[in-house]
Amino acid sequence: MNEPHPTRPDYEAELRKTGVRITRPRKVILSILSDAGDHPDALEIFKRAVEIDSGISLSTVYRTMKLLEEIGAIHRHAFEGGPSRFEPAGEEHHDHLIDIETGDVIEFHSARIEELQEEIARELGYDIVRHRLELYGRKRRAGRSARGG
Amino acid sequence: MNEPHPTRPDYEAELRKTGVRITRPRKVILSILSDAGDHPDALEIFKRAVEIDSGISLSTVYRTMKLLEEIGAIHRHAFEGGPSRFEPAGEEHHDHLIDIETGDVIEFHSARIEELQEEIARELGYDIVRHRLELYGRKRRAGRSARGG
DNA sequence: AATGCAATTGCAAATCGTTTGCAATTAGAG
DNA sequence: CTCTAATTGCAAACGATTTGCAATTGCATT
Ligand SMILES: [Mn+2]
Ligand SMILES: [Mn+2]
Ligand SMILES: [Zn+2]
Ligand SMILES: [Zn+2]
Repeated sequence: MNEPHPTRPDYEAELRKTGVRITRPRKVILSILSDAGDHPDALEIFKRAVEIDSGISLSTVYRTMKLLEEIGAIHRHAFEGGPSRFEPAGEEHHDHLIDIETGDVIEFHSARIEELQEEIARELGYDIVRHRLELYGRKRRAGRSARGG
Repeated sequence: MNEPHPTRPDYEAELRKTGVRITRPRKVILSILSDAGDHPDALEIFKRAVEIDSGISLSTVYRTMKLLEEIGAIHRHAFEGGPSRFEPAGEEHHDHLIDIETGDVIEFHSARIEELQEEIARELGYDIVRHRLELYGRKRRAGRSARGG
């Protein structure tokens, strides 16, 4: 076995399938995406890429992100304020909690909320094509008020 | 009686209270916001303003929107794709359903979803400071599949 | 392995929404 | 009416992203 990573999508295969050339810059960017545990923006991806191959340009990062987004291989998130941030599209659907102090992104999922969204849209006569649920918050200060654990 | 509008916030009062000058451009912009039933962007507000007073500049619109946002008089929404869109802050909290075909914005509110968001954040050890819930959809095509009403 | 050409690249310049410096204007306190 | 600080319009700057273009490269073909 020689897949790029365990439980990570095989981007190169996905690309070839779409008739897209596997170039040096793309290889680098794809590997970065594959083992990104976070939600990096284009500039961050570019920095990590330069570390591997100094010849890569920011334009190519942008172009590649757009390409990957179009073929559905990654998701683009436009969180408040900053630039777009990306993540592999492999995982199940989830929404995000953004730590407004650190910028950290925490993933969560609520089947109940998803249902309610559908219900609301239906009542309004709409079909949901996509949605965006983002919670912006800060770590609760360690000061349990009630009988907290 | 001579309030600007029924059930609409009195912006001028709110501004004076903050020690801000009531200028001609501001008066115009404020009146536009007061009776905007939609969620206009800066350029749209600018166009409506020019119709009333041709001397107004787009910069002033932007500056005024920022000012109003800072004192909490309006809310800024960065819906997918387009520029920021604004609305008076008077109403109760609500979220938005955006018609991806027309750009129309429909407001809705779900107490249940709001609760669930709180619950999720709490479990993750966070306090929600603000959130964003946007549904992007299209009008359901009038073709009831099942025993629908 | 060498050829050929379309796909892809890096770079610089362009784009879009928004912000900002600055000199001219104006609100509004005295 | 005076005075000054706040506000304005304008043009130039901005940050993120996209694009035109000539040079390079992947890769299907000999
Ligand atoms: Mn995620
Ligand atoms: Mn609204
Ligand atoms: Zn969701
Ligand atoms: Zn809400």
